[in-house]
Amino acid sequence: MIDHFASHENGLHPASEKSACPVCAALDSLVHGELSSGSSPLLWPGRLPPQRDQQAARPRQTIFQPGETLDGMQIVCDGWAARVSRLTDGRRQILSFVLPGDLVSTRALFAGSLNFYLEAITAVRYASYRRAEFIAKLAAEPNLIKALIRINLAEKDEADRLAADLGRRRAEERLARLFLQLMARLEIRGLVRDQSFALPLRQQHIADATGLTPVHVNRVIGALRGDGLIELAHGVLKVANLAQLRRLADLN
Amino acid sequence: MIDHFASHENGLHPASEKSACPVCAALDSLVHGELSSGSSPLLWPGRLPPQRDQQAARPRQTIFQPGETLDGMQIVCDGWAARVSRLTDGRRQILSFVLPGDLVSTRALFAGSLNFYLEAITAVRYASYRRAEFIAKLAAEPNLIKALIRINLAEKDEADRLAADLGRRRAEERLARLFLQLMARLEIRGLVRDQSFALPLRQQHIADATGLTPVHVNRVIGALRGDGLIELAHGVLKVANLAQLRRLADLN
DNA sequence: CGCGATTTTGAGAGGTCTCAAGCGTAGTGG
DNA sequence: CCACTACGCTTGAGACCTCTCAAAATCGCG
Repeated sequence: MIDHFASHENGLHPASEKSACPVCAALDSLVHGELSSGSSPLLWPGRLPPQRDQQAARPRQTIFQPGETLDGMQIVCDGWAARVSRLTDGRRQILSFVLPGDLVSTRALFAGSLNFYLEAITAVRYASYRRAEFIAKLAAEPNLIKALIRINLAEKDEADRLAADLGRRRAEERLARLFLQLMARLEIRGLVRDQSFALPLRQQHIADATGLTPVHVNRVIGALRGDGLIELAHGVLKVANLAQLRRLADLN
Repeated sequence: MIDHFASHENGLHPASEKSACPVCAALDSLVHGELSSGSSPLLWPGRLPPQRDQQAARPRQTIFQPGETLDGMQIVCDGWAARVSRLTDGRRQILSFVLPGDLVSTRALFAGSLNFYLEAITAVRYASYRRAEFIAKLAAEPNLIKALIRINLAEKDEADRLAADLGRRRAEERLARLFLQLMARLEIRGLVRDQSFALPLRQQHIADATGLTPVHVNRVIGALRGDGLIELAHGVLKVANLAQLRRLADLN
C-alpha cells in the first residue's frame, strides 16, 4: 500500500499504465461515471459462501447489537433484515433495509463493531467473513475493491437521502419513496414481476422506516390505495399507477 | 496495493510485524478502540495549505453543486459552511455543518463529484487538494490514512444519527442535540469559553438542519430560553444549564 | 438614519399522534 | 372441528405538535 501511494508522488499513473495498477483503475472507472446513483446498490457482487457456512436467524431476532465486537464483514444471503437505531426511551428508527445479497455495512470492516442493531424481519440466512479472509478475497478479485468503494459511497448517499426525506417530506411522499426504492432494489434481483413484489414488512416496520406511527402509516396506505396508486395485501405490494406514484415520490 | 492484499492471503500480519505494514497498523489501532464516537471528528489532522493557495467564498454563496466534477479533496480552512440537500420544490435539508478544519466530504476523493450543495454560511476560506496531491500526502504521513478512514466512518455515523433524530425526535430534542453537538465540535477547536461560543447561524439554518420551520424554531428557542437552558443573542450561544440541556438531548 | 434582513408574536389550520376499540386471519390445543 | 389466542390491520375521536400566513418589532449594515 505504501508503495502504491509512493508511486503516485508525481500524480496518478497515466492512462496507459492503468492496467498495471488495479487501485487506480478502480478509482478511475468509478470517477468516470460508473457510479450508479439511483437505486442503492448495496448488493455484494462477490460469490456467497456455501450454505453450510451460513448462519440463520428467526423473524424478529436481533442478529447484531451496537458495540458488539465483529471482526470482518457480514452479508445477508437470504431474507430481509433492518439496520435499526434505538433511542433510550424505546423509539426506533430503521436506517435501512438489508435485502438478500446486501452487505450489512462496510463499517464492520474498518471499525470492528457496529453502531446499530441488525434485526431479522423474515427468516434470515447470513454469512460472516473474517477480516483476513475478506481482504484475501479482495486481493484475488480486484473488481471487489471497486465494489467495496461503491457500496461505501452508496451507504452514505442513502443515509443522506433518508435524512432529507425524514426532515423535509410528508408522510405520503415518504411511503411512496420507500415503496419505489424497495421495488428498484428488488428489480435488480429479479424479484419484481408485473410491478408487484413480496413485501414482508409489518406496518410497524414501515412506520419505523419513515418516522411515522403505525396508525398513521395505515391511514396513508389507505389513501394511496384509495387513489389507485398501490395495491397492498397479503404481503404483496403492487404498484398500480407507477407514473403517479413516481410523481408523488418526487422522482423524475 | 495488490501486493499489500496479496501478503494477507494467510491472514493479517501478526502483531510483531505491525510496524512493517502501515495499513494494518492503521486498521488495527482503529479496531482497538481508537475510534472516537462522541463528537463527530470530521476534523482533518493534516497541515492546511498556506493561505495563498486557499479560495474564498462570501456568506450565502454556493461553493459546490451536486454533479459538479471535482478531482480531489476539499477542506474548509476558516468559516462555517453547510452540506445541503435540496428537493425539487425548494425545500432544503442541511445534512451537516462544516466547521473550520473539517474535510468537506470523503466522497469527492472516490466519486469525483458531490451529491449535495456546499453553501457558505459565514465568509469561508477553503482549499482543494487535487487527488494525486492528496494521495501523495497520505503516502508521506500514514497517520492520515487512519484519519481518512476515521472521518469516513464518522460521516456515516453522523448521517445515521441525523436520520434517527429527524425521524424520531421532537423539536426541542433536535435543537438541544444540535446545540450540544456544535459545542462539542467547537470545543475541540478551542472555540468554547465558559460554555458559550459564536453561533453564526440564522434561525433559517437551524430550521433547515432540524427539519423544522423557522417560525417554530423561534418558538422552541424561546422555550429553551424561558426554561433557562440557553442564552442566545447576537450570534453567541451560551449553554446556561448544561446538565438539563443534556438530559433534554437524551445524552448520557 | 433608513432600509433590508432577521427575529418575534399572533391566530388559525393541518398533519400526525395517542388512546382505544373492533375486526380479520392464522395458528393452537382441546 | 371448534373455541381460543395472538397478532396485525383498520377505524374513530380528540389532543398535540408543527405549519402557514401575516404582521409587528428588532437588528445590522451602509
